[in-house]
Formats: sequence, C-alpha cells, structure tokens
Amino acid sequence: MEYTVKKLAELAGISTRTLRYYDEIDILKPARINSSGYRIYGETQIDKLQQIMFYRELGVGLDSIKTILCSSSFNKHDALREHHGKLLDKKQQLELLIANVEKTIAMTEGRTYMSDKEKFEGFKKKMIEENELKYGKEVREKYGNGTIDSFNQKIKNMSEEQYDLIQKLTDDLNEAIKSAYEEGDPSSQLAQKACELHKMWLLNYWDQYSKEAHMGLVQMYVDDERFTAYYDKIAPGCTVFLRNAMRIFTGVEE
Amino acid sequence: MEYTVKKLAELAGISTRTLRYYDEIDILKPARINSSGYRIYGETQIDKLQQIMFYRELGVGLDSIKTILCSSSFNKHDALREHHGKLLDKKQQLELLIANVEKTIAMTEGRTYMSDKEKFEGFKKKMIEENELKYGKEVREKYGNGTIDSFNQKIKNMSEEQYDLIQKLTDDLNEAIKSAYEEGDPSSQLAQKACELHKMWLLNYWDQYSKEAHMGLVQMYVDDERFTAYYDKIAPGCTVFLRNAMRIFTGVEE
DNA sequence: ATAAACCTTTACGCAACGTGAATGTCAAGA
DNA sequence: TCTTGACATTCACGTTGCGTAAAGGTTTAT
Repeated sequence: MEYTVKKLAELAGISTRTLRYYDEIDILKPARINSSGYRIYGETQIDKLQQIMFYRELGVGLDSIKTILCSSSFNKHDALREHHGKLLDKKQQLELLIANVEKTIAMTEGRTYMSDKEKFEGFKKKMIEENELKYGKEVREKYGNGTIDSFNQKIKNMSEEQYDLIQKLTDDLNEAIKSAYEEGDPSSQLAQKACELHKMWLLNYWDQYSKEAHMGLVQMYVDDERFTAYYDKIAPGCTVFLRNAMRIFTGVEE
Repeated sequence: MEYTVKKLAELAGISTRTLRYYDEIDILKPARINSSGYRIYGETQIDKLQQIMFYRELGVGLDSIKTILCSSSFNKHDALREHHGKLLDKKQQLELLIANVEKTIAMTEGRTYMSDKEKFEGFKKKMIEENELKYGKEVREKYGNGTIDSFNQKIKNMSEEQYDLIQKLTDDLNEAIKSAYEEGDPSSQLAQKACELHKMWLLNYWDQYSKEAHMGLVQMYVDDERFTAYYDKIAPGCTVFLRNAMRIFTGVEE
C-alpha cells in the first residue's frame, strides 16, 4: 500500500505540513518521489512514523528522536532516562511557579475581599508586590520560607482596622526616620524611637522577633542597592543612618 | 538617579538586550533618550521593571504583562487566575508525560534486565512499542487503564522462558490464521483453532478474560485501519476473516 | 591620543510547525 | 474537451523571548 502526504497525514492524525517538515529535517523521508514530484510513502515509513510519534508523545524533541531512532536500544534507554530527568526538573519548576501564583492570587483575593473600593491599592502595591518581589528572595534565603509564608498568611488574615493601623504606623515610621535623620544623631531619642517604630512595624509580619534578625534585616537594607534605593526615597542617605541607629537600638554588632 | 541600559540591567540582573527588547515591544520605554541616542531610565522605569519581572517570574507572557500593567487591579487578578488555570493544565499534562516515560523506561529496563544480548529486540519492538502505541489508547478507552497496566506489569515479570513461549505462540498463531484464511471457511476446525490460539495469546496479557472483551478487541482490529493494516500483513483481508471466525468461536454477536 | 568600555541599530538563530501565496497535477462531470 | 475542485509542490514569513554577533558611533580613562 502506498500513501501520498494527505493519506498518511490522515492515517497518522497529523498535518501534511508536518510530514513535509519531517522530510525537510531528514527525520522521515518518503519511500520515493513520483514523476510529478509527489511524495510517496510505504509501509516502512508508516512504521517509522509510528515510532516518531511514540517518542513525540513522550515529549522528546525531534532532534533527539532522530538520533534515538538510529541508535541501539541501550542508547534509547539512556536517552529516555535523560529525558525523564529533564521532565522532573520541569515539573518541579512548574510546581514552584504554581505555588507562587497561588500565593499572589490569595493575596489579591484577601485584599479585594477586605475592600471592594480598592481602598488599599497603594498599600497593597507597596506592601505585597514590593515585599514579595524585593524582600521575598532575600528574606527566604536568610530566614527561611516560614518567615515570608507567615507574612503572607498574616496579611490575608488582617482586618481592615489592622490595615489602617499599619498604614498609619508606616507613615509614622517614615516620619520618625526622616526627623531623626535630619537631626543627624543615631543615638538621639528621636532615632531610637524610629527604631522602636520599625520594630513595631516588623512585628506585624514576623512571628518571632529577635534583635539579631532585626539588625540583619536593616544591614541588608544597606547592602542591597534596591533596598537602599527604597529607603533613601525618604531621604538620601537615611538607610545607613537607620542601620547605625539600629546598632545602638539592638546592641548587635553585626 | 538616572541609569543607562547597562546600569539598569545590572541592577535588575537581566541583559541589556532584554531592556532593548522591552523598549522595542513597548513594554518598558526609557524615560528619555539623550543627545547621543542613549536610553536613559529613571526611578519610574525601575518600579515598572520590577513589576514586569515580578509577573515574569510567575511565568506570565510578556504580551499579557503589557496588558496587565495597564489594567485595573481587578483585571490583574483575573489575568492571574487565568494564568493559574493554564499552569495547572500544563502540570497535569506534564505529569501524564512523566508517567508514560516512566512506564516506557520500566519496560525497557525489564527487557534489558532479562536479556543482555538484545535477544528479544524484535519481540520487544513489536510487542511493547507497537502495543503501547497502537493498542494503548484504544484498550485504555474501552477497557480502562487497568488492562494495559497489568499488561505492562506482566511483561516486566515475565521470565525468559515465557518470552520464548509467547514468541512461539505468536508464530503459531500467525501461521494458524494464515492457513485458516487460505482455506477460506471461518467455521472450519483450523479457523477455530486459530481463535483458540488467539485467546491463549491474549491470556498472557489480560488478567481476566471474557468472550465479550475478546470479540470487542477483534472487532476493533477491523474498525481501525491501523490494526487492520497490522493483521493484514499476514494476508490481505485476514483481519475480517479472523473477526468472522471469532464470532463463531465466542458466540458473541457484537 | 588612543584604547577600553560603553552605546547604537540591524539581523539571523532557536523549535516545530501554522499559514498563506503562487503554481502544478489529476480525476471527474457538463 | 474544458473546467472545476481537490490535491500536490516550493518558498517564505510568523510565532516567543531573547542570545549572539556585526559594524559602527560615544564616552571615559590613561
């Protein structure tokens, strides 16, 4: 039995373009070409196509398939195991992605649930997105996943009142940092009050507080340009000032 | 603070090409372009880039990101949920793929374990690949996953002797079908013996046998071109002949 | 002044085809 | 016989998100 492209394509449930492509990349050549230039396939080609489709269904790339089909069964087995490893990696990566997306959705849902009026737009944008984006990785690395997970959980469970409170706290904190910074003395009462406020602000997100962790965080503000940029918006140079004040506040030498 | 491509790229941990590309597709335009044609970015652009990277980390396509960034938070939420759905689909698909690859690996491992000498190359190629490829789907659909899973399990557990036995049985079966077909009478003793052999052959793979299932399988040989082609290799037209003989053998009217 | 380090645009490459465009071939009906 | 419609052919561009030159202008440092 002989087949033209269309026939074979229908038999195999693929497109004619695919067959021409397979011809082009030398993965499946027709048995012969007739006088009009038509591709003619035979039984041998059907068998090969079946094998190709078999590996294709396993997600193997055409390039790999080409070499697989020409190699011994030993190498086929090896190739499959390598492919398997790749798939597992992909899966793990995908699961991480899904978890992150779910977390983000949960956050936005928590927010919209609490306020239909997008009252907390600015708050959320600053707190959640910036926190997850900027702080997420670093905090995860330094203090483990638990820290940021509980952070997210806390945000979800917060009442509107709490949101307002934190909003106010944040404003007060920034104000305090600014005034203290303008005064210039990290050991001043104003500066130490700012540190206290920063601690209170932090306590809203951290499950357990430690001076060391607090100091570490503020030091990180200084070390990472992105953090510095964020805090220096209050006043240029105030990130370092905050760190110095915090050294005194926590008594931790870093 | 102003940034050139290189500066911003280093800050964000991406390539300059990426920034130029984002400019090209209108996803992140520089604040201005200086007299030498250099791209100059500002704080606003940093913030936007952070948002872009945030969504990018979630696996959202750049096209979607562009619309997301211009839309309300409500629509952002919606887009995220849609994206989430897509990811779940992808995951499911990937898991299926992995399961199939694992199954295939298990099969080849079973085979190589049983025979280092690639003694069963032809057998394996015909039995496992063709079975899984051609028969897998249909059998699954008609008789559930259990049927083919137990089939695979059985193959794995088979001893070399059993392989030889089945090989011989297969040859006998084909021989019997051929002779019976040449005689031409589906009710002949030869034809009924072929049916009996086909049943014995089947029993090596099926956990429980039923006349109905057997008849259904053979009818499927007739209905599906690919099956027909396979059996007609013995002799053109013999698939239908086998079906007719099987009607008498099983007494099932289909 | 000259080299190093930066910037620019242009454009091909990647995987696996989809989707035309322009044109040739074949079997069948008026 | 002529035409129509279904098939075939070969280009060749589009898809995604950039990587990677190539060929050239600008800025900075020595």
